[in-house]
Parts: sequence; structure tokens; C-alpha cells
Amino acid sequence: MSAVRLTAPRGVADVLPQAAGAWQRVEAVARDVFRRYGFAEIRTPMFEATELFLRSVGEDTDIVAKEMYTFVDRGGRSVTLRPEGTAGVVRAYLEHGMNAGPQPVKLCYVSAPMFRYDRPEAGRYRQFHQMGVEVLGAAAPAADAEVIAAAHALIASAGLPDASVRLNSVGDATCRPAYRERLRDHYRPHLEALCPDCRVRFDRNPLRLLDCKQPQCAPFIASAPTLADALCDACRAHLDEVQALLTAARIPFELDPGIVRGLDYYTRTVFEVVHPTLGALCGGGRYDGLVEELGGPPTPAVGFALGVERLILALGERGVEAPAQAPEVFVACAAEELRADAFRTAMAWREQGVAAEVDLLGRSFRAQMRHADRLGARFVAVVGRSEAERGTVTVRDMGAGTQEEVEAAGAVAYLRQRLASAGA
RNA sequence: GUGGAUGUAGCUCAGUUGGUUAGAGCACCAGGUUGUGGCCCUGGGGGUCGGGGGUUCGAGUCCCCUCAUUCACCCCA
Repeated sequence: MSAVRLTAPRGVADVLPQAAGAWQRVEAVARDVFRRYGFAEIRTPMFEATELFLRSVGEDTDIVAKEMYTFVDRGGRSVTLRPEGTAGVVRAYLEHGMNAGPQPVKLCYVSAPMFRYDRPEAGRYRQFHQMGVEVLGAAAPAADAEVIAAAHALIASAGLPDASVRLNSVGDATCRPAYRERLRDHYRPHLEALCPDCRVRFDRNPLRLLDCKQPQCAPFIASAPTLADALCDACRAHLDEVQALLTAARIPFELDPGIVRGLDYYTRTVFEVVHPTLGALCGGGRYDGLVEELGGPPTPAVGFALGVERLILALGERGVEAPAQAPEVFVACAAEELRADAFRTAMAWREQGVAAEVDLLGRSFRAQMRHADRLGARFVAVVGRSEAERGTVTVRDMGAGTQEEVEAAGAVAYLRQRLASAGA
């Protein structure tokens, strides 16, 4: 018996009933898009061996360096609450021999919880949720374009039709190391003038230099050699083909050399869908080296992940709201001795698919009416003495304020017809 | 992780230069005669004033610490 009031841990949020409708709507849209694009659902564990993330996400990334929920379990194993979804999917792909079946393997996940020990702010939580896809075993640009198309379709169908895609290429093992050195050469004479963060980036992750927002660093970004110019022929051709396919499919995008992404495993295509204030709604790209890095055969792959909380926040700003859940009919009893009849009626109607509510507090008839109104019930069915004698119920339309006495046996059919015609 | 702001009922907030049993609106529950909601009226439940320590005869009100929320930065979904 503790006297302290328990609250949710920092950075986690309850999805309350008023908000759950928005989640269900977004999830339904995602499942529909993923089905149409041919992605099969996979559900992987929320925690994995720490080693998996060290090897996939990259030890020099912020995620691994300071954001992982890592602990030692009772067996002495180091495990980590997953900070992102791709590593676990790739692990499962290999563990279950999916690389031995028909390729490519197209997988998706919906509202999968992820964990990062970050400072919470609007649209950022320590437990957050992603929906995304992975295409494993496809090297052609069509796979990149399909993944980008799916991301765009998901966001557009959810209610943000004008969301635009930012596209870039980070090169591959052939051209990226050379570019990295060219970038270092460019920055080396100016180290003193850079912001402290960028001095660290210079050593640890030079590509991120291009991502800096400090005014003092802007001139060096502007004059830096661009990755696009440094791409090898194969990467260049790949990027060109992705663009051609997106254009052919009328998917709006723009090239953005500043898109670098925070995970080490990306090769060639990287992309984001960005919101003006919430940052990236969705991010993804190709990761041709990751499967091999995790012990599998060389396997090209590409995917994206979308932040559910951010998408819902963005939808809310646009006024896209899901209606609250309300009963279709409230069964009110007008006489004490008929409570069992009202209860039985509600249960029978529920069996037949009607969202029926019934009093649980022993309220007076008047109070039941008031409660039905506050719940937003479309109809109230009155079970009273005179109705009981006649084998009827009185169905009141709470919006119109009109009511009608109907045969009890045909009441469900009557309700269905009224709900279908005047409804919504 | 770095700075700033905020923290009184479920929600939005008031609370006078520190002074008796801490308030309002909304929300919730019940009534307003015997079977009808929305408006209105009456009544009721609900707060260790985020938590801890200190100053004081006395603290929601002042000081310190802590926790949480939020904004900017960093990073990202």
C-alpha cells in the first residue's frame, strides 16, 4: 500500500478512448495499403539481443550511443528494447530461412512499439509506434520506387494528400568512402569555424555535416562537394531509375541532398516524408549490406518506417478527426420490474450486431434518458409496461426527437434500416 | 544531454502584502411526484494545493532540492 500516486513513466503516453478512434483509422488505412501493395504482416519481439542493434543500427549512431533501453536479464544476457523495426525483421528473415524461398520477401508491420531513451517533446516519445515495410531480396530500382509509393499512399490515404517525398542517394561501398574523404578534405581547413557538434561529426560521421542547421556551418555546406556529383555510375543510374519510376507513377518528390538519415546501414536510396513542424513523419531507404552484416547471404533490401504518433498529430492539425464511439441504441427501461427485459433485449440485439447499451447503475428512467443523450446514442428503445403488454418497444430518434412504437420481434430490422438510411 | 517556462478538483483556471474548515465554471452522480434526453433550478461526491525539506506563531502563497509537463537546441519516428 503505497501512498504515492502512480503516474506513467516519463515519455510514455496513454492512448485514451477519445484518441483510439484515430489510431484505429490510421491502422485500418495502413492494413489496406499494405494489402494492396502485397506486403504480409510480420510481428517480431519488442526486445532483441543487444548485439543485433549494435551490428545493424551502428555503434556510432545516436540511437546506439545514448538512446537504447538496454538491460541484463536474469540469465545474464544483454537485451535491448527495439529502437527501430528493421533489425528484428532482418533477423527473423534469416532465422526462418526466408532467404531460401521465393524472392523478394515483402513484409510489413502495423503500430509496432519502439523504444528510445530520448528527451520527450511534441511528437516524440520513449515508447512510440511505427508502421512500415521491408522488401528483402530485390536490388532493382523498382523495389525502391514501390516502397516509396507505399509510404506516400499510406500518408495520402490517411488524410495528408499533399505530403511530399524528399529523396537522396548516399551511395554505396564503391563511392561513399571516396566521397567521405572528399568531404573531409573540404572541411579540414575550416575546422576552427565549425560548431562543436560538427567537429565531432567530422571524425565520427562526416555525412552528417551536411545536416547541420547552425548558421556558422551553412557556408561550408553550401560550398561542399555534393554526394550526387560523387556517385559512382551504378548508384547514379539507380537513382535516375528510381526517379523515372516515381515520375511515371505520378508520385510527387524532390531531390534533397540534405537527407542523410541517422542509421549507418543505408546504401543508395534514402528518403523522408517531412512535416513542417514535427520533422520526419516517415523515413526509409535501401540497406543492401545489412543482411550480410547480420550473417546472411548478400541480400539487397529496402524499406521505410512511419511514426504513428506523428502522423496522428499531423492529421489532427489538419482537422482530420475520427468520430467518437457511440452506441447505436440505448435500451431504457421505464419500470423497475422490467430491468431484466431491458437487459435481455440489449444482449439479444448485441448478438445480432447492434451496438446496444443498457443501464448499469440502476438509474431512474429519466436519468437513463439523460445518460443515453450524453453517450450520443442515435436511438433509445423504451421497454415499458404498455410496450410489454403489446410485445413492442418504443424507438426514439434522439436527433429528431420523434419516436415510433414497433414490434419487438422486428425491432432490429427496423433499427438497421433507420441506421442505414438517415445514418451518418 | 543543454537552456527557458509552467505545475491548485477529471478538465480550464481563480486564490488579494504569507493569516481561520482552499474556490469557480465545465464534467460526474442524484432529485425537480407516479414512463422521455438536450435548456434551467437544487443538492451531492471529488483536492495531503506535483513530491520532499526549509524560513515563519502561521505557506497554495517565500527559499532550496526533486519529479513531471512544455518550448527552443541536439537528434530523430
